[in-house]
Amino acid sequence: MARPLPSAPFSGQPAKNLGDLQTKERLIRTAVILFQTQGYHGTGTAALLKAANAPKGSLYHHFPGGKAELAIAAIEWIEGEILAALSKTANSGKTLADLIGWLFEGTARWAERSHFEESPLLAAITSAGAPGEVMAAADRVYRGAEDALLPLTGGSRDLAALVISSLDGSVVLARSRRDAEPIRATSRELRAYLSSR
Amino acid sequence: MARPLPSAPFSGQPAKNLGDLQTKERLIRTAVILFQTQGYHGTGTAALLKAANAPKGSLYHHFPGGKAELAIAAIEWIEGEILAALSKTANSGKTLADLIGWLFEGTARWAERSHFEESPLLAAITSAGAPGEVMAAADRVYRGAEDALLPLTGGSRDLAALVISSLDGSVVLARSRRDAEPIRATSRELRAYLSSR
DNA sequence: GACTCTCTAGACCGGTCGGTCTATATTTCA
DNA sequence: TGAAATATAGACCGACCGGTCTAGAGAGTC
Repeated sequence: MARPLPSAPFSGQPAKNLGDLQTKERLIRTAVILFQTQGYHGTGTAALLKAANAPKGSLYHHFPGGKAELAIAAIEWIEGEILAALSKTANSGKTLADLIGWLFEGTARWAERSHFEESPLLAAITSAGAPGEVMAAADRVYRGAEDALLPLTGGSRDLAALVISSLDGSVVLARSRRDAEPIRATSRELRAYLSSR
Repeated sequence: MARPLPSAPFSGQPAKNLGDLQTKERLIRTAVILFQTQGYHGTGTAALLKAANAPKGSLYHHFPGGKAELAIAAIEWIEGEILAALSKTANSGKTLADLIGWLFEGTARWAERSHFEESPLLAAITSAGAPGEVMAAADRVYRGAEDALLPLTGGSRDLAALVISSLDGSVVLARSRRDAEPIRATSRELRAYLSSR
């Protein structure tokens, strides 16, 4: 199975093959892909294990808490991608408008690349309901992302909330439409705002 | 079962009881609630039928296409709510800023009322993947909502996309946080934009 | 070699999944 | 009244669900 690696919209993924990874890592990466595609409830452990080419025993060895614990690990993997991307940008002297242009365009291309089969992991998992621990993990990542944006928003939490909300929301629109235009339209409008402010 | 009726964020619901409705209507209303709470894959037909107090035969009589067809009916029910709310507002001389204030505040209260157990139906269904016909139905509703916003955005599709994206996205954030603040923060920031433009 | 610890392997469990099918009740209209 | 159409009722189906459990492979250490 030559399935590509995940798949955060804004991560520069190394082109390694899933098969080269250790079992635990392979489970996490596969979980990211499948949860982004089918959500938490839509992803069965059997399909996940088959895609990761791992037996059931390995899942419950590495993640005694089962599917929920694996989902949390997937969320934390995404957290690393998000924070790395944001801190890299924040330290490069870019403005918020630059970041938004780069973030939304990267997301638009990611959506196109996956033929609109994937949603951002956090939205895919939380918008359809998931166990409480999983929701809490997603909340932590959202808060971290908001904090990471603050230096670029001049400390405005409202603006940070608008950026995160509209990014996630625009991908949901794009997925239904099977067209990345809503992502790019939202980005244009956000940048128009920033340049007028 | 005294479950309240759905549950579009912006619909002024009559306080009728679910039990008074015909079976078909009861199935649709129940589907709206459950899909908003648990998503498409997370909602089983057995639980749905129990909540609607209907036997399995009735589901497949009224919706020969099964769960997917029922989901489409639920989406179309929501479509009616959305378009009614938007057209009522558009005809009342309100500005876009007025609409956003009313829409986001109504959504924030709805989220609080459900204790953050519900997501907007379209986002809950589409962000986690659903059968193609269901996605297509959601797309039609999103397009209709965008069109309905155009008179208020001065014809700007970009601005309409931003409003819809950020509304849906902010509820996803709020649900993870179990706090409506992201919805209100996004609304404030959007209105700040509109007043500066 | 023998013991330990880590990890892989998959059979197996009860429960639930979406869907089909037949039987019966209710309504409509001739 | 009686036939036809509509809708309710739920038993039943094979497939799959998440999770448990036992067995053994493999590496590291004495």
